[in-house]
Amino acid sequence: MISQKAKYALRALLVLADLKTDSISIAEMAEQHRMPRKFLEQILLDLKHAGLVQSRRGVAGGYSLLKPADTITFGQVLRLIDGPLAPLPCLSRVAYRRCEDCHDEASCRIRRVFGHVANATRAILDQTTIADAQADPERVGRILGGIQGAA
Amino acid sequence: MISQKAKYALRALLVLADLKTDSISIAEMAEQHRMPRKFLEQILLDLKHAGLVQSRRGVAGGYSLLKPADTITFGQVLRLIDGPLAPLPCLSRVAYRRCEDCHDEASCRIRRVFGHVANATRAILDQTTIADAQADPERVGRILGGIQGAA
DNA sequence: CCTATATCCTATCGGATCAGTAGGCTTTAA
DNA sequence: TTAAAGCCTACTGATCCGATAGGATATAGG
Repeated sequence: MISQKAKYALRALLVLADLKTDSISIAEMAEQHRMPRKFLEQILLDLKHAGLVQSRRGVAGGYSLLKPADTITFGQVLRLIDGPLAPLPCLSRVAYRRCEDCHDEASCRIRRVFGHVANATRAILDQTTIADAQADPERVGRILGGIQGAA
Repeated sequence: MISQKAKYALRALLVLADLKTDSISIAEMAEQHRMPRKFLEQILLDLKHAGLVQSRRGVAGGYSLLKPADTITFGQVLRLIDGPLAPLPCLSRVAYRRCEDCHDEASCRIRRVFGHVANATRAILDQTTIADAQADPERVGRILGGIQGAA
């Protein structure tokens, strides 16, 4: 399960991508899209620190996307908010950690199975962008048809 | 990330599947495979209640598989120990729960993306059995080639 | 320059989950 | 009868989750 925080982050990015005006305040976004105001504030700050969005302070302040929506992947956002995607620490590329009870990683039969899971989810999440999700329903499906991916 | 408990459960099932004798005691399994004895005890009990393994009490007691190894899937074990596989509650088949902040599920753009992730991981985990993992390294790969699966 | 309004940032908190431990109860074989 | 095994429930310390609180800082308009 992905965290509530990650869900809010993705929703917030979609809101920013959909935006017709050039920015939106936290309060507006929180109210219009039913997210807890202060929690959303934290999340947007994280996204800002990661360089995905930008902000303006003061009276007419607010947030907008910094990176183009088609360069922000779901994988990137999830790693940022929830940490590694990998189902086992020993399968994470960004945050590799040895399973301390496993003598021989190469021959670990559990690792082998989950390696395939990790590849499949990465194939989807690292190639699907905010712009893809934003686009018409069919598009995500077509993208996934391209990669050797989901059923 | 799957829990430590689920990892132990899978390892325990592999141990039972590999078994040459007809049963093994918790203490033996714990020691030989470096798992915390009492924790393992709980886990085997869960597996027993789920009908995957059987036990004999008393002096020469111990555990053995009840179901054939090729009928126990990774998905089954993970759901048993860790709960739903789905990345969102609204995508779980066994434990569906509406995302309470989502007005229209059918048009939810986040749900759509994670639906593909859910399908991909289910395709792998619900078809890979303990026997598959137990078998030679290549076999899991071949199975996965069959389903429209992992990269 | 002052003030209203926005973001920035750190701390805190209650509840849940995780990874075990503890310990008594029951069954079984010798 | 007793030692050795599994059965079962309760507890515990640590960490994480989903927020909330509140002050600091920046900005635009009057």
